Amino acid sequence: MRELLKKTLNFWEYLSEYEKNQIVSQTFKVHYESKSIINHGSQDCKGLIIISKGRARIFINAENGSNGGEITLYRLLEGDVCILSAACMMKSLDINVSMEIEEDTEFLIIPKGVFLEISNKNIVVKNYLLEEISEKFSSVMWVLNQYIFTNMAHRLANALLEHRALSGIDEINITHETLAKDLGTAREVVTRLLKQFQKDGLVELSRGNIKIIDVSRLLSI
Amino acid sequence: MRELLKKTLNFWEYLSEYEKNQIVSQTFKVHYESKSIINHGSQDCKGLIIISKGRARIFINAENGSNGGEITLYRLLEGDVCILSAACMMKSLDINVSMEIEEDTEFLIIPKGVFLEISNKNIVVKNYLLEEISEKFSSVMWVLNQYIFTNMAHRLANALLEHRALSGIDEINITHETLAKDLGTAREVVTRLLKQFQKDGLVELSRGNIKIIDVSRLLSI
DNA sequence: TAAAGTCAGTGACTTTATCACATTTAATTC
DNA sequence: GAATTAAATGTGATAAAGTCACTGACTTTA
Repeated sequence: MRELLKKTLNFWEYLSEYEKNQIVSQTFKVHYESKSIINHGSQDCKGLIIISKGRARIFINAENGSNGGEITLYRLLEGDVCILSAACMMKSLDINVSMEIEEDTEFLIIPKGVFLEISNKNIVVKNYLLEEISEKFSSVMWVLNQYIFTNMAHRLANALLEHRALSGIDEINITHETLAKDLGTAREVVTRLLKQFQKDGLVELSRGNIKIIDVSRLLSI
Repeated sequence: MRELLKKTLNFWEYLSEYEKNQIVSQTFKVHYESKSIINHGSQDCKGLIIISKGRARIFINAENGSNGGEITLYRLLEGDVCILSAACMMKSLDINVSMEIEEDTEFLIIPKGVFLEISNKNIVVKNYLLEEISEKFSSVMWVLNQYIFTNMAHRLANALLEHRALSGIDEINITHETLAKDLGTAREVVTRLLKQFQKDGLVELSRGNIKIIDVSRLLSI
């Protein structure tokens, strides 16, 4: 656990022995199964969450909850920190920021009290928070920018190429539904666009799977 | 100037005499006329900008610049701080964050060097930055949320009511073009919706002016 | 192997965006 | 003050995207 914290928290070296011990002794593990949904509102700022294993998707969705329109803001991988929970932003605003666990995932949670005490004394920790928030802010700005100024076909093509880059192979295992939620659109829209891509020879489709055929033409959409 | 800084910067009391003097002696004023556009990229992080008088609109626009599609993120009023310039975020990302001066405006600029030095030593200042960024982050999340999950009529009605609340009177002096830029849509869309609102007896329209007639029905759209 | 669940495909329709103009109203210049 | 210019608004046609209501096809589980 100590090793994990040391590896993950880039301010670790700047903590006093006392602070390190405080964190190590108070931090606890929580395990979540794939497909769990954690609503940020309900979770209510338990502390600083570190993803020690697995993958999570941070998204927002329509409050009325009717159909389930949603859009992915960013993903957290191993070693990432859930900054929204730490900063406790959006407290007054009624925006539903939620987290979906995409693989079996383990959190390390540094309790609110412990973390607050340290971060209020140690400027390096505060600085870390600032950097993390700025990074997520940038991500969200990017999503907003893309959503408003770019057409769906282009965004879908980009999403496919991103997934390709991530896995390193041309076969992407993903459903239309998931892509739709990432892009903030409806599944039908994704289906239709993918059909068109297939007709144009850019991809090949099968259930739960998309095979990238023509990267350069996807890039130029 | 000292008084202004004291009033605006809520961490002022926590600064040492030396730090206060540093700021007072180095801070300079800049004046901008209404309708000036300041591109954040070009301005390149001169320092912490404080609006000492006037009003500015922070927005993003399509990079290709073709027609001029844009959306307002938030506005800065007297006493507000331009945090994007301070944090120098979006540096790597090619998002055009720009500022439009809406009334004759005066900036106080604390030079980058001075501010950085103080903020790196003083945790209260760092904390201030964190709070400011979180607040703007919330605003942008709200814009994203509204843009994705809410229909235009509803958003337009909200925008009208906001302007009403701001000025305190039922007559709003604003063009369809400005509303369109705020909402991230096209002017024609605003025109058509407003026409419908007028037909339904919610507003009365004249050139550059919208008169709110039925607040409760606007609220319920 | 039957039932239930997940994933994908499709038509009809609505809303919003885009393009290309025409018209009206205010401001400026002569 | 009339003429010119500029800004603001209006409108139709078309395209893109979102919504609704299904159908069918493949997979898993009982």
